[in-house]
Formats: sequence, structure tokens, C-alpha cells
Amino acid sequence: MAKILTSEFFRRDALDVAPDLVGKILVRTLDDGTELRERITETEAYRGEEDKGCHAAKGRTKRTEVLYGESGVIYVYLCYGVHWLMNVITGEIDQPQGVLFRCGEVHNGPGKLTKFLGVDGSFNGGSFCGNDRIRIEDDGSRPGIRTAPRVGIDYAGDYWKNVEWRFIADGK
DNA sequence: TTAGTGATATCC
DNA sequence: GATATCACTAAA
Repeated sequence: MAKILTSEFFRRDALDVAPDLVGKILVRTLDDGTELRERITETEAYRGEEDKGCHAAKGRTKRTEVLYGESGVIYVYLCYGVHWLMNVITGEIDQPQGVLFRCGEVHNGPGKLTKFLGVDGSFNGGSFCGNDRIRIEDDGSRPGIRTAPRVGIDYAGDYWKNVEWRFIADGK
């Protein structure tokens, strides 16, 4: 039986939450009641100001403000003027941690995932908990997880771009 | 491999 | 005000 993840689930270290999110199901409820489901197959952890790949590395700004917020909050960010990338905030308040939803079972690529789900900037600052438009369910499956270096952050320097904070469902 | 896209941050 | 940067995708 599927259960909806609560803020308790997210109130842990990003490095604990990210692998746990792999295999969970994103459920997006459209305005007309249609439910879109997509199993998460890949996540990445972004953790703290010391993480050069994390947006919060440059300090607390209007844009990164939500990263410092409460666990379970949605951080949606427009990348390259075209693609919405979706994250969920983890950890305690004032800890800039987050987990990026990198791809789903059907739609690979963070931009395609949000496009399919109809996620845009209006979701930024919302929450996965008690939200009637989007939530995350756990159907009890526990896929095998493998790790890999994060992608798309070449600018972050040798150490941060090679750290294995990317979590992928086994079999991909 | 390269173009396109627009919000944000960082300069004048 | 202007420019540089970017957690990407699609087209070629």
C-alpha cells in the first residue's frame, strides 16, 4: 500500500534522503483531477555552502532562500531559460540542503521530467507535504541503488564534481 | 558540437 | 543600466 512521504522523511541529511527517494513515485495531480505518475530513478544530493555544486555555495540570496527553508519544500529553478529543475529541500532549517530529481522511469532528464509533470515556477516554495497538486508516494519497493559522480557541474572543481552524490536505480 | 533561452548575480 | 553565468535539450 502506498503511503505519502511526510516532512519527517525529508528532515534528514540530503545524503540519506537522496538514495531513499530513488524508487519512490512522484504523483502530480492536474487541475482537472488527472493523476500523472512517474517513478524516480535518479537523484542527486546538493548539500551545504561548502558544496561548490550547490546553488547555496555562493551564499544566501533571494534565489537560494528556499534551500535554507523547511524540509519537504519544493525548490523549482529555471535553468538556461528553458528548463525547470525540481528539487526537494532536506535537513533542518538554515541548512542549505536539497535533492534534485534528475530523471524518472519514463522521462529521462530533469527538464523533460518537469515538462511532463507540468511543474513550473509556481511550485517554487511549495511543499510536497499536504499539497494537493504534487506529492511523493512510497509503494514499498526498494530498488538497488548505485552511485555515480554528479553531472553538469564541471565548474565546481575536481573534488566536488567527482564526489559520488548521484543515486541511480539499479538496472539502468 | 553548437544554438537557444531567460532568471539571477555581479558588475558598472 | 549591462553583461556573464548556468544543476539543459534538441537539432545537426
